[in-house]
Amino acid sequence: MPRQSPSILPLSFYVRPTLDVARDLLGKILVRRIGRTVISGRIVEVEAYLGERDEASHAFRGKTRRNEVMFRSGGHLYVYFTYGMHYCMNVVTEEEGTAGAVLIRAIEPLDGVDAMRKRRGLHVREHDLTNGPAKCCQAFGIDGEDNGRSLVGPDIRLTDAPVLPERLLEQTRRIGITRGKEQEWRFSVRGNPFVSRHSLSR
DNA sequence: CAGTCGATGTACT
DNA sequence: GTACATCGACTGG
Repeated sequence: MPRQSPSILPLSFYVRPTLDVARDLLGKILVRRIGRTVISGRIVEVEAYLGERDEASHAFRGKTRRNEVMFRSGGHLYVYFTYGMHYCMNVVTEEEGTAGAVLIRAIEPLDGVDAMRKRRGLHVREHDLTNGPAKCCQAFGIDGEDNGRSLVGPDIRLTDAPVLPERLLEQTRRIGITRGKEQEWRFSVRGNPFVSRHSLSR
């Protein structure tokens, strides 16, 4: 039985500075509906990617066919394909015309764990279901079809949750990139077992 | 535990 | 051509 449905995050949540949205996304609930199946989880790790002034951002060199969604108004989903086999999902931020997105890097599973395991692999341990950006997409059934999708629609949405206590907010450098490694634009829930490891932060 | 490496398709130069 | 916002399998300690 799915848990009660709290309020959907309004568009005004997304149409703000990317770093603010990134930090505030921690703890929020991602809800995915595929037919009758509901998959949900708590966001525990994200990274902010800005526009022109962020050399690690897809939008660094301006608008292209791939990154077009990053320039839309906040509240859309930006999904891209990488390494020949993986998808990653981002929450688009800022107002129309200003690029910005927040990469969803790790999620703590809530509802639909069986559905996640069916997609990820039946023998995958629970803490390996969603501890990475491509794993999150696979578990939640997100792919290129979902690029540009509204986050206030029926298929995928974010719902509100209490603000994370300050002492649980961890801010480190982004991982898995070659440029723009200086800025501490990765946010995660301190000590949460579902956060992707990797972190040699600093 | 940490480090290395191949897989595999596409966007962009 | 090259790089890639990754993952999983493998190695060695």
